Amino acid sequence: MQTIRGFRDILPENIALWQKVEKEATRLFDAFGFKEIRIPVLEKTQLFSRSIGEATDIVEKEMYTFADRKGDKLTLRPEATASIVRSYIQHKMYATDPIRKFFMMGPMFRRERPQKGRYRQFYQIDAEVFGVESAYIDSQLIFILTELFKRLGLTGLSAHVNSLGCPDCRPSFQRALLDFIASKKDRLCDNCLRRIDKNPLRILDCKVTSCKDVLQDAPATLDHLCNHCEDHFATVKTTLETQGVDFIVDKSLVRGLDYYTRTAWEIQTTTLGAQSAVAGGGRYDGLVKELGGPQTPGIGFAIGFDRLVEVMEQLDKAPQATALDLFLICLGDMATEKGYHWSCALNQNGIRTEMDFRGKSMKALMKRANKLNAHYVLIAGEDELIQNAIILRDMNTKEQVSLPVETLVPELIKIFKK
RNA sequence: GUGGGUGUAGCUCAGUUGGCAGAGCGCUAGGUUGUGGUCCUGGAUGUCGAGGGUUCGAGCCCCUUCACUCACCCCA
Repeated sequence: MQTIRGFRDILPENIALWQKVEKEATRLFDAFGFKEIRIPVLEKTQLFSRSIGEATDIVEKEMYTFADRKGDKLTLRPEATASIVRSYIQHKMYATDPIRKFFMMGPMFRRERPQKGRYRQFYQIDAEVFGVESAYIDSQLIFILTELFKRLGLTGLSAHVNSLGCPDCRPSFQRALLDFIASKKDRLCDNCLRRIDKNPLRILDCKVTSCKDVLQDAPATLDHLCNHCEDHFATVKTTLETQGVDFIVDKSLVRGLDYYTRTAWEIQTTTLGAQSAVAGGGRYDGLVKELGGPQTPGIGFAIGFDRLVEVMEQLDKAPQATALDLFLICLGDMATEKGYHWSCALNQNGIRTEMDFRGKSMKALMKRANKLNAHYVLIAGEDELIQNAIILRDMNTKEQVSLPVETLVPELIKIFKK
């Protein structure tokens, strides 16, 4: 038996980095006023097809979709935004507070061919803000991302930023793009030809070199922004500059989900091969209404947790394994019984204590204490019990002191609480 | 979905023209009747990814399949 393709175990020896990221992210979100939300892993398929877009790769070929016993079409969530928007509408959160900020962490599912930094079950750290149209929140989200990555010690990242316009300016851009392409259709790949009808914007994102060549001088959304979008993007840029956040304006950044409007961004790394996006986000001012809520601006980002961890591993940012405070060596039945109660009492007081009940030799137990990286070893055999002098050995200095049985546990607690 | 590479001990990997399944690390026991890391000696551990075929004989050759991996694609 083994895990199914693209799914994997994250083992205890690798968990430290995950916890470090979780802790830093939670601390940061808390400081910026984000509240944690937990959403289901399974939703009605319709939720994703309507929000992400019928013509996107995610919906067309990557979702885990199946019929349950009653025949309802269900899908394992391929991303978090749709569910959070659904929850926001379902619980009429707009009615209790005009501004809501959420974050969540958890698994997402997409049936792609696995690759470095790409799994079928992968984890995202996600943040969403509802009810703020101001460009300051766009800058702030990008700032939060760069701040988190800075705290985690990441280097070699770059922020790519673009504006995709809004329903007011997009039609004129789309016309310009289609006019531009009209005479060059024979040089575009099949995928792009398909996109002309379904979602022309996506053509800009094509990675095929021949298409890239053709699109070298293609019109950009940036050149067709309406005044509102123009001002909005200008504020985003100047705010980031003032904050000292490095970014690149990337007019070919389109993003693969249809709901994005105005600001879109990606944080890219050079250390993961083809999987360059470590985080991505954007504004989606039409999505809440599209899914049946009131007109509400929205914006959010997702971090690829697995990728983040892999980058950190490559940069050697793993925290040190925690050492054991005390290892108990008890020789003989009587000492073992006493030792059991001592170790539990120490554990209750938060002291990392372990003992081995397998009846091994002194030497084997010392070796184990060493392997567990124990700071101290307590040695209790028949002799020590008779003489009422339990030995405490400092494994680094090799110094040994004797402690009486009656005050042993409080004495040890005193030592370790220092 | 398409293409390339790789699957041998827990891990990293050797394995010659087809001829007894190997090393290092790790694990374990001992050297030291009760004191770790270094050192020395011994021991255990294999569905050679799986299934089939060729052959007196297959880790090695052939077919099928699965997994991993990298790239395309897409995205986080």
